[in-house]
Amino acid sequence: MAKNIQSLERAAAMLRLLAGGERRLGLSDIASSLGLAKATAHGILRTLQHEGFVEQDPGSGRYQLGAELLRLGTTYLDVHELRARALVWTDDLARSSGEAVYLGVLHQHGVLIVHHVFRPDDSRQVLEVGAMQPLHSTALGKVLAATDPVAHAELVDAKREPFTARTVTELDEIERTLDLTRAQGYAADNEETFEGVAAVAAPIYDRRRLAVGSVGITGAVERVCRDGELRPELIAAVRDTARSVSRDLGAKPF
Amino acid sequence: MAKNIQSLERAAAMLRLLAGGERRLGLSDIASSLGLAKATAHGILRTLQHEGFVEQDPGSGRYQLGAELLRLGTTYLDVHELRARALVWTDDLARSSGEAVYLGVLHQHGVLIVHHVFRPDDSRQVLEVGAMQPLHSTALGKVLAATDPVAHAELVDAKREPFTARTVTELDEIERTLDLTRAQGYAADNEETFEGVAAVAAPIYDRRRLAVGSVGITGAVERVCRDGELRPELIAAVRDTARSVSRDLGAKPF
DNA sequence: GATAGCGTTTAGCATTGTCGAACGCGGCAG
DNA sequence: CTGCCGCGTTCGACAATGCTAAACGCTATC
Repeated sequence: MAKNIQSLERAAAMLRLLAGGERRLGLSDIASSLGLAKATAHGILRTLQHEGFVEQDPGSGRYQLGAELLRLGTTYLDVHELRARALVWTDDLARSSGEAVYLGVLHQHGVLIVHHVFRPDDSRQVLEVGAMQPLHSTALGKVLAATDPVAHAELVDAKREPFTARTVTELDEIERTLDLTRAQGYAADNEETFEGVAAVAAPIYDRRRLAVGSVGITGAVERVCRDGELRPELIAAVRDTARSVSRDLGAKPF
Repeated sequence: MAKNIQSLERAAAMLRLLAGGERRLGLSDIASSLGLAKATAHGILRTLQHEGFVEQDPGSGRYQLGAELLRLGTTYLDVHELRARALVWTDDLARSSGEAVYLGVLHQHGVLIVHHVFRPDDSRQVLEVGAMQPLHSTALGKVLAATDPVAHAELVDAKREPFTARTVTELDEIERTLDLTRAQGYAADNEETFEGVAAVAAPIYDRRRLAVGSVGITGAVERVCRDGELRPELIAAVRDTARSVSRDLGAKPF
């Protein structure tokens, strides 16, 4: 195990702490939360502030995340190859399915949304790019857990929180669902994450035939399902989109 | 001048370098660009990778920005008070004006877009949240430079690039425009940044009556202007929105 | 107007990150 | 096939670097 730079690890921990706590945090809170001396925490925060990664409220002296993170995070999206290739196809999927489209990749213990196309009606919707979804209850997450060994390991290790009465948290049952996902090439989320919301997703492969992400649609169960089952034409549309993106990434269809 | 943590400054410089270069960068490029020994650069990159701030392409070994930046950058938006307060009003402004709405704050040498409402038609538009705009040529930037002393200083120091034939780069003339902006309470961008694109913006104040950002609309000059001048009803709508948001932030109307 | 808590600064020690050199590996040319 | 060059990575020793603990000024509170 190679040793990592201590001050950087501490700085990263601070940023994650600031991201977690809803409100701004004071220096003493930060220092005690991480078990550091106040002066140590102060030195790191001062540098982070100078670089734009954290900001300090002039009135209260409290700290919060800084604007430079937004700029760099957006740049990450600009360079993201999977997202760039998926842009065209996801628009078409949203139009043909009439539902919101999500594109996600594995990040830490969940799915990071890297692209989101609004449902094509005039309702007010909030952009969820940059948000995280759990692996065990969402369609995007199940697809990744079924096709990416790293994602699967994360799912096994993670604590699987029940969000609704339908959420499956037992490992045995999840494994059976993942087997099914591998067999049929897509996964579903039937009110397992939000009441009244269902989703379908399919895996995206790169040229080495490794899963690099998943696409899917999410919508009200009344529209997405019929007789308690997902509408077959929506499943087909999602799988077609996933195949098209995979082909764009260089994956050969066997 | 207090001293900052060296390794953190170097790590931040690396992230900015990776954000600037369009493509992935190799270790040797990074080390020589920053004037560091390869081993030093490697130690920092290894830690940044472990924390999710950079990723390494398994094939080429090159480095690029990591997903954690997107997650943290989005969290920054979630906590952003100005943005939260502006959400409702900007939707209304987009609807009443029929144009795209932008909300920006000062960041480093330019305006960072923290919110963007699409023009309410079905045309394909790309979200510009997280992007930067220059201070000297845009409506959002001029408003900030006219109302925020820090932004003004940044404008004076910055190199003012000419984007179109109409871009004003001479300091004297810009200062006169800023005086006018302060006097009338809004600023315009008449094809000074993009050919055929015009914009109006107005300042947003907080409870201490300090400028904290600017809102504005941007659109094709044929729609936004009439007889070479901005349509008065659009100027009024933008100023109303800025006042509403300021009031939400606690600014008293004198 | 004393107190308690905050963020900040200071000084000295030793831990920590840095550096130059060497390593293993892959691609490329001879 | 073999030698070479470039890459990313590891190693070990030095001292510069960032850490710790204690003291400082400040504001808000009772």
